[in-house]
Amino acid sequence: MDNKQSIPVPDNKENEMQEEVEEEIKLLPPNNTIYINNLNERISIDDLKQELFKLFSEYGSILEIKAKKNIRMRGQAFVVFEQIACAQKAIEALNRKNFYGKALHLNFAKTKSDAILKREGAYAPRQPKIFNAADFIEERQSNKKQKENLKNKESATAKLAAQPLVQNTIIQPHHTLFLENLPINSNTEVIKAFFATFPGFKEVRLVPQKRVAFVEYEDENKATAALASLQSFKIGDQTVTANYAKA
DNA sequence: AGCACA
Repeated sequence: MDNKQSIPVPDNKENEMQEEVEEEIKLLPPNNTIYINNLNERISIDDLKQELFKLFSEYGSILEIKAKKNIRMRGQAFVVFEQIACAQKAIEALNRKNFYGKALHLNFAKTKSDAILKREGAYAPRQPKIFNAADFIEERQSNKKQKENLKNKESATAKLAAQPLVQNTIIQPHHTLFLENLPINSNTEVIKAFFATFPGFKEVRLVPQKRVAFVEYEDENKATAALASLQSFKIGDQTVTANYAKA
């Protein structure tokens, strides 16, 4: 609900202008590790790592992927390649690619990853971190939140299970999303072009007469991630609503 | 915006 996204309309001049303005990012000297930022922060770290792996492993073998969700490190990730040349290829191919609704910002990392230092026998355990109260508190809070979320989830499913078998109106997560209020003339290609930018996309089934569509993803998690990234979005100037399909 | 490595 806080981030509106829109499907570019072909003959909309404003959109064309914006694309031309995209500035080049200056690359740092080559490194085994790619530093990524501008990542969609609503995606869970696990999903993020998995999808980054799928995407980047096409360009060479990956030693590891690091990502954290604390204030300082969220929205960023490190992909460590076995070979620098592969990191280079990946940057060339993937920079600015749409990923979970946002453009990947890729660069070489500023420093060597520990994994690489270890491989070179040059790894020396860093100075023990100076105690940082802010980090400490933040970590505690995010742990607490995680626990709360888990508890909420559990109690929600418990509630759901406790309900009588009368049809309930709660919409449960589903691997398919349901789109409503589509513009009269919308076509599958336009919808597909947009939803395929979210990992795990499978297909769109449009029901033109009803101006609704079903957007199918590999699994519930992928559908959830896509949905989380776009509470509302537009085709032209029409706001389309999305939710899980009913089971 | 934000370059880490439990």
